[in-house]
Amino acid sequence: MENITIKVLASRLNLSATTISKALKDSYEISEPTKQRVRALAAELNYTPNTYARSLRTRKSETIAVVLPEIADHFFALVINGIESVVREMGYHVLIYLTHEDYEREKEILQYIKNGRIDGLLISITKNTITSDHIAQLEQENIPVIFFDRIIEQLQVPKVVTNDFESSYQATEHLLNCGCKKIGVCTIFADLELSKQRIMGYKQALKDNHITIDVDQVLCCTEDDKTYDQIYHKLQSVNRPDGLIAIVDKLTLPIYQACENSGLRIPEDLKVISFSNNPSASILNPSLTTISQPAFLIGQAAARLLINSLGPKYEQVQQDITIIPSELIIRTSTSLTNR
Amino acid sequence: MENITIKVLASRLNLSATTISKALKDSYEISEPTKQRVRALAAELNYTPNTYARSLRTRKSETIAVVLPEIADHFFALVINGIESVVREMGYHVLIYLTHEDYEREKEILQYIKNGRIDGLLISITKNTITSDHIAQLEQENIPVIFFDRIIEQLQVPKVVTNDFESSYQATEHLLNCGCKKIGVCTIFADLELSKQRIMGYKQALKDNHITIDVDQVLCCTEDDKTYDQIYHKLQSVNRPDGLIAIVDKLTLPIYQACENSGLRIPEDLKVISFSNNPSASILNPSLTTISQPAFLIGQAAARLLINSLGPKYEQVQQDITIIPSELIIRTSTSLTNR
DNA sequence: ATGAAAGCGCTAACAA
DNA sequence: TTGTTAGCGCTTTCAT
Repeated sequence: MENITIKVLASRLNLSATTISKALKDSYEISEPTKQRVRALAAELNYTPNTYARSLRTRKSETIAVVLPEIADHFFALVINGIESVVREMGYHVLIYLTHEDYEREKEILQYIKNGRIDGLLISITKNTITSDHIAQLEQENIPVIFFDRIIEQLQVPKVVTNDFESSYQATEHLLNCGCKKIGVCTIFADLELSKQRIMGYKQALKDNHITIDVDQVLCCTEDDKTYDQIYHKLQSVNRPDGLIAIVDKLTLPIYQACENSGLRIPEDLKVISFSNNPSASILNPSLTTISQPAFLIGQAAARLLINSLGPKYEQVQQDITIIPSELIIRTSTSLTNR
Repeated sequence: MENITIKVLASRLNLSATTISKALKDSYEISEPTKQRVRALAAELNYTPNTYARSLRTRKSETIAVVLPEIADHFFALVINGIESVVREMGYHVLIYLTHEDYEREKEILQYIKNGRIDGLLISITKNTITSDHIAQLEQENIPVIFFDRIIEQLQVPKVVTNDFESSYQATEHLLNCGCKKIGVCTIFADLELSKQRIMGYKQALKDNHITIDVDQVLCCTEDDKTYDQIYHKLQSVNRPDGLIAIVDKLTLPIYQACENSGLRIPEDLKVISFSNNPSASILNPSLTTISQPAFLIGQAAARLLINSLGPKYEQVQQDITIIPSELIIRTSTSLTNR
């Protein structure tokens, strides 16, 4: 089957390729009748321009990349929905790359992404990302980069996050209001900025309420396959908390299971709050108090920032960090109980 | 900053562009010393080939598209993981397009995807997709298409699905074994093949067990915003089921909520099974018996089929449909109760 | 209002 | 083993 190119249209209409090209872009240089003939034939033959030829010429691909750790995570899935909602209107295409928390893989991806394949990048780093050279390199190639959720603080790149510090602070105060005396916090990301912020918010809330911070109550489960054991062990110990904040949704499952298996009742023996966007939070046993992150909005904001920076160059004066607040949704897992 | 192209390398090394090109592909035509010089300089200057120039020339983009209804759905997210696991090794890139169950949008996407941007397509259709012309058109452009999960039966295109009929049959028998006398089934997809298959499996199981099929027990919630009400109403009615199979995970939430709000106890008053890949099934109240679909494997199988069909042409003799079985995971929502 | 010519960066056929 | 030439399909001067 013959490939329909601009040349084909041109020869069929006895026009030049140039004229076709201009007509299809509705250029003012072309007469209305000509435009109509061109459009008619293009439609008839179902012409679509060859992306690569165009991109080669214009140095624009109308494609962005989203690099993130995981997609089977409601938070990230919603972020992608947000990104897609913006990007689709602008006619951009989205390449997705998953790092699976593998830092080397992240570097690899950025390496073979920087060849002109994309116009811009949205990225949420792995929990192991320790340098930023691979990202800075993209900027050098004039590929704009926007961080979302998992950022590198030091890098001079626009970032979109939620109010990690404040929402954690708020969660801690909520637990205090529920009568918790010994509040713990649990994370699986030792080094991510968001984790640090959330732990800082927790500590600050304790401090402001004149409660001594017990480092023993900050549980850091860095190895996936030991997460459950660590939590179980912690909940069995003498120094077990009576309130627990999970920094990330992935901890919900092991926490609930550990309680189940050790006979601890939620919320009677342990009150739980988790950062989570999982819709099933409301039908867990018991229903889970969550800090619901504005995932969709984060995606939208990041995508908008990126697309703006793709337009007329050098308007990079946008504020460096965009903060969209999370929402505390109170459910049964932090219900008041008479003890 | 100067753009590093093959020409730059060529002039720096006093070689021709052709030689560089061949050297970088490790062609047998080029001498080892030359190759080394080329590689060294390429590495030093951090050369990466321009994708678009290459694609324009070779008519290969090393990119596939995945078109699906939704990403914030654990099943689809896992499918994407499966796809990515295969595609990454082969050095392919993945464009993601979400239809949000919008048939028109699906057509649009396929329209502007068929311009050479992609080498192949993996698709799971919307619940409203009624024709297949837009898909057949891609095939005409020599873009291979593979269906996964949500297929169009009639189309002569490779498909990857789970054993919808059998797993539903099995679920129904499980409910019968649990003592259910009046089993219902609930779907939100009237027309999807998978929905039909699952309902047929359910009916066949009843038939084989000499139970009269009551069409009233097939609940079809086609309008999103009425789903909850329909379910609630059904569970309130005189003819309410004592066992219920949810064709899709999205129904879990409204079913649980309807039971909660109407005072029906699971599993005492109603036993529930849902097609679901949601990890939180085990910590729901009560934990949910699920039919767990092999989402990751489906993604892998589909991706492999696609990539194979991208290689040497015309080996299209692969079997038309690949069926990967689901697994019934029995939990508390179908526990035996003494009534 | 239309067209000729050049070239984006690469690769493939063909020479040398 | 290396180089010359041409051209993928498009857009962009710059003429006409």
